[in-house]
Amino acid sequence: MTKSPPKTASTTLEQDSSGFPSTDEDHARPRRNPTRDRLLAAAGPIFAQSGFDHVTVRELASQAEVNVAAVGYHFGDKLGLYRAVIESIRSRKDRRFPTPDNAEQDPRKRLTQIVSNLLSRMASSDETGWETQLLLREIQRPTPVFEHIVRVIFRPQFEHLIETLRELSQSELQAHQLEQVALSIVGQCTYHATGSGMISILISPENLETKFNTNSIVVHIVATTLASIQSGTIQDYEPVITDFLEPTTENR
Amino acid sequence: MTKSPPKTASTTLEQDSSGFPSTDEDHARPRRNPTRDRLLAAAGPIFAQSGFDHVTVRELASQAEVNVAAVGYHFGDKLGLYRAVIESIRSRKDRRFPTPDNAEQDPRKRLTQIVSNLLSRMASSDETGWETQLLLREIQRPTPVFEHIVRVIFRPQFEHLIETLRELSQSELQAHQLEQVALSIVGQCTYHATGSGMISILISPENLETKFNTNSIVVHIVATTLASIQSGTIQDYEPVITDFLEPTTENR
DNA sequence: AACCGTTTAAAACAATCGTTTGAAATGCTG
DNA sequence: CAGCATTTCAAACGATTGTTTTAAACGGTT
Repeated sequence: MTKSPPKTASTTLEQDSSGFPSTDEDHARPRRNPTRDRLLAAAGPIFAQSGFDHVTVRELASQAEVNVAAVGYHFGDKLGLYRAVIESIRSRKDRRFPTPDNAEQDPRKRLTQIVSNLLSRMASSDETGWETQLLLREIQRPTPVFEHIVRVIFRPQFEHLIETLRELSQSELQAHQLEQVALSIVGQCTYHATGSGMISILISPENLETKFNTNSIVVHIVATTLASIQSGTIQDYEPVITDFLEPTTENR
Repeated sequence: MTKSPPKTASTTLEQDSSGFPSTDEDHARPRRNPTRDRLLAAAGPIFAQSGFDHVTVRELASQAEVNVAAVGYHFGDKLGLYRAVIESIRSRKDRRFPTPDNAEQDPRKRLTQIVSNLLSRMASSDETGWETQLLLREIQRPTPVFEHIVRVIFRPQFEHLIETLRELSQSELQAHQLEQVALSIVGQCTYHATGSGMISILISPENLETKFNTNSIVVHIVATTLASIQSGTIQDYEPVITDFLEPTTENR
């Protein structure tokens, strides 16, 4: 009863009106030093690298150079800080890409840009790198905010990708086929990000450097995608493969 | 000094000559009840479901109905038990598929079987289901046995997949292109297994049931793969996409 | 039965986790 | 400066972790 933190936890994820320098006062000094902001800024990359469970509040506080009790005071608990990080990601994304339609272009080029953005943001650990890695961790091991993330962050990008594929296919593919192609693209990008440790072992070092850099992978994914949505290809192969799966006469 | 467990931990993963009912004395009673075997049998699915870190030795002991000290006595420590589980997976796999060549078939059908096996084993939680899920967890969050697993378990299957793709491409694709196609297949299968939570949210329930079951996904992956390794397709698209990538400033 | 190495069992160990406490420091209003 | 709410801090709390301890129970041999 004696303490009165500015924001209690356990409230559902709601629009955080305050808490960020909302684009005005952009001359934000690196010296301004509120404990809450330093904690929030330090928590993102740490959560992204180790995942929610493996991050300790002492590590967060130590990295932000604040006291361990600060997380409880400003965010309620560890999950509250995590929610604030997610909210900061969404807020920043909405500000950078207010509407996902950078339309009026060659759809093939737009697809290439989508894949390139996805892969390059997954690869490195620059400003936006940890954000994508944090979202990837949510897919691998969902936390209580998973569903919110999917609906607010993933779904718009997913539908943007499907719209691009729809233009490319010239309405020859059904809706579920477009979804399957989109999931194939996302799946390949995700795998190259999460499975990089295995790829490094399976692929020879010389090929790894020259043929499996980000650009080469982008080219391969886009090329195979364009080939697969060529008019008639999927429709031609589907019955044959279905026959392989459902042995009509042979195999018992 | 007072205790002398049969096998100490911290030794590198080596061939485990004993510890398994090596196919002789196959009449193994379900009643025979050595603590070590019960612990080993119970640990596999538990590790697969929760991952190494999130599993507690008390949970393992409780599920196997043995004392918590048994894991330390029989396996040295928690990681030793995990190593034993991995070794049991490899041993069982080698016995079931002594050599991965069930050759002399239509390579397209063999590819379909590979993808179908991969996906169906990732999906359900039957006998072999937890094994694949455990291996998937190693990719997502490697443990100290990760490299051993890749070399002993993943690499043979990966090369078998590449060999099948080589026959399909009729030597028109270079080695690194075959590797890229193989990784695309594995990536899509992996994504459909790990990302099922997100897919359930993104895809409408009716399509999820009819168009995104295991067989439909197998058909889609194989169809797009066959389309992409069609003669000339990748080679035709590559220069175009490369041109999309290079002239753009690519965000600063 | 007596011996002895092997295995099991309950309890305790030290370390670390997220969270809380209560007082000290700080900032602001009057 | 006084007064008061806000914020920070070191310390400790209770719970849980992997591992170890110590003694009792077991199993076979002499």
